Amino acid sequence: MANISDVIEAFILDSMGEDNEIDISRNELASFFSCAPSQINYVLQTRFTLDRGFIKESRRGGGGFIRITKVSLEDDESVASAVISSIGEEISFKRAEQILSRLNQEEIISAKELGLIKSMINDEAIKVPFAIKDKMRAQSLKACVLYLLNEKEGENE
Amino acid sequence: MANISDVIEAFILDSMGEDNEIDISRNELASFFSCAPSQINYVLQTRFTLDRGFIKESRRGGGGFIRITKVSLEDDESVASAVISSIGEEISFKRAEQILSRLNQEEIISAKELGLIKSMINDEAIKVPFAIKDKMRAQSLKACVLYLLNEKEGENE
DNA sequence: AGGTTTGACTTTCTTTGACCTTTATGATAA
DNA sequence: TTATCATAAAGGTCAAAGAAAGTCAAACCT
Repeated sequence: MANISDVIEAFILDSMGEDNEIDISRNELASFFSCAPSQINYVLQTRFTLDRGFIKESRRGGGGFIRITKVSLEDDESVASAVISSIGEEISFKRAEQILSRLNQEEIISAKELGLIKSMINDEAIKVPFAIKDKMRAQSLKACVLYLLNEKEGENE
Repeated sequence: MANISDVIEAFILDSMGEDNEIDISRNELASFFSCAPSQINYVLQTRFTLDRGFIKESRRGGGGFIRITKVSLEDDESVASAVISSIGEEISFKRAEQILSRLNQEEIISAKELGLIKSMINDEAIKVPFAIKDKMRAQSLKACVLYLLNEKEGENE
């Protein structure tokens, strides 16, 4: 592990500790590690991604900062039935997540199935050019929702 | 047995010692043995195979490495890795089915999960050009197998 | 023929630096 | 006193250069 990026990642994670949030100063960090400031951006872009459950905010100018927050996915309230059509031709991982967690609330899918499906439709699992990623995701999401709803139907027999 | 490949193999095995894992640097090793870097790949491909119980990971770029792990088949973690690497970069639906039903037999996944996964990785659900279909499938399959085996581990709580 | 060895070329990941945009603040003008 | 403007102090972007590892096929040995 001779690369700086990994070290910086570890440092940030460590500094975060129990709180799921930390404010860093890009320039300070960069000079601490004797690297280019943009190196910090690189670390953030490659390691502290949404996929990995991190959200970033920042402000420029005097007193600027970069805030990294680790988020545990929260579920959302919404409608019940027309899932398939609400998925549409393409869907972002985020929206998919909301729909799925709703299905979980409605007890159409279990927590484990929720996790399983998410593991299969997140950005990392769908390795196609960015342009068609959301289309692909819609495709498999619809397929599995169809399957699950079918299953559920035949359940009480 | 004066061939370099065997010498390199022995060297790696020896370096691994008690820990079942070692990180090597391809270029370093190559220059140590005064051979072409790709010679190392050759050794890895012919000697450190899954069949012989080895799993390989690697990273390119600065600080890159090749990690070789010797797996014991009792260990659940290793089952995961073994399955993952046996899936490889691409996989047909048929082979995927075989792997999945094996996992079902071993009671690592339930019948319902089996169905769910199949619904997501069959040819109809993966609507991409034929050329990359098997790659896509490999990706989601690996993602979900990892998830499931991870789940399984924390099961007895 | 079969396994080995080599090297040219490719892909992926990291590092660096030059240039850009946004924000805060303090000086200046109305 | 308030509006405005210049400047400094952040952070952002992007592309080129660098550092590994991967691939593949030709040549080389038994």
